[in-house]
Amino acid sequence: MPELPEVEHSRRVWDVGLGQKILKVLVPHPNVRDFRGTEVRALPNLLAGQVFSSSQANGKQIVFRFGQAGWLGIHLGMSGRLTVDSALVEPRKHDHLILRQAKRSLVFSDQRQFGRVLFHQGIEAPDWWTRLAPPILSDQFTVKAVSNFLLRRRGTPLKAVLQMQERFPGVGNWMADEILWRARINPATKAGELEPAAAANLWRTVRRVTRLAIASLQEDWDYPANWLFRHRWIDGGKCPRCHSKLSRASIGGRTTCWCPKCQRNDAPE
DNA sequence: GTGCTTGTTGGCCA
DNA sequence: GTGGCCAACAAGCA
Repeated sequence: MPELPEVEHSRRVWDVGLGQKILKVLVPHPNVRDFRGTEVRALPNLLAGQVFSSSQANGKQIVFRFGQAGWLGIHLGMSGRLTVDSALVEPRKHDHLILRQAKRSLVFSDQRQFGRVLFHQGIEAPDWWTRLAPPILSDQFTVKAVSNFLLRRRGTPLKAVLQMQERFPGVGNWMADEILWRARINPATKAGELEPAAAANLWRTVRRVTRLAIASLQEDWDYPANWLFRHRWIDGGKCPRCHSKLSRASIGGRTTCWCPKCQRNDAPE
C-alpha cells in the first residue's frame, strides 16, 4: 500500500521516540531480502546507545538519524510497516527490525520482503539519500522539469511515466490513477502526446493530489469519498464525478482504473 | 491447484 | 548509450 502519503505517515509514527536513546536492537531474521546489500549483523552494535535524533522522508524513502553519524534508511516496498509497541514486545513472524527504547519499541515489519533497510555511518549524508529526485512539493519540481521528462519518455504511457521515481518520487499505482483521473487524461496516453497546456495541467495536478493526500491522511485517516481512490477496487465501481462505470485494465504493466467518459482526452472540459 | 497484488531491479532488445 | 518492456522477487489471499 505505501505511496507518498502513507510513507510520510509511517515516518511520523516512529517520531514518538525522538530524543530517546536506543537501548537494544533486535534483528530476528537477518536473511530476509529487506537486508540485501546491508551488513545487518553490525547494526545492533552501531545503533545501541545512540539517540534517535531526527527523521525525514522523500518520496517513498525514509531516513532516520541516530546521534550525529547514524543514517538508517527504510523503504517500505509493497508491504512494509512501521509501528510502535511496548518496550518488551517479542518479535513476530514478519518483524525484521526492533529498536528498543526505555518506554517503547520501534518496529519495522514486512511480510512480502520487497522493502529495504539501509545503513550508513558518517557525518556526511549517504548517496542513497542525496541522490534522490527533488520532492514533488519542492521548488525544484518545475513545469520545465516535468515537460522535459515527458518529452524524453514520449513513447511510454503516462500511467507508467508518473510512477518513475527519478522524476515523481512517491507516486505509485493508485496516485498515478488519481492524478490522471483528476486531470482528465486517459492513462494509456503516450507522454509525448500532451500539448504544453496539458503538460502544465498535469504538473499542477501532481502537486495538488500530493498535497491533498498528505492533508487528508493527517485529518481523517482516509481519503475523501469523491476521490477515485475510494472506488477503484470496487467491482462495478462508479466514477465519483460522472457516475459512469469505471474501467480496469493493465496499462504499463500495472492494474489501472479510469473513467472511460471523463478520461477520453477529446472530451470537452 | 491458479492467478492476482498500491514496488523495484536487471536483463533483453531495438 | 538510451528508451521501452517484462519477468522475478515473497507471501498471502480469493
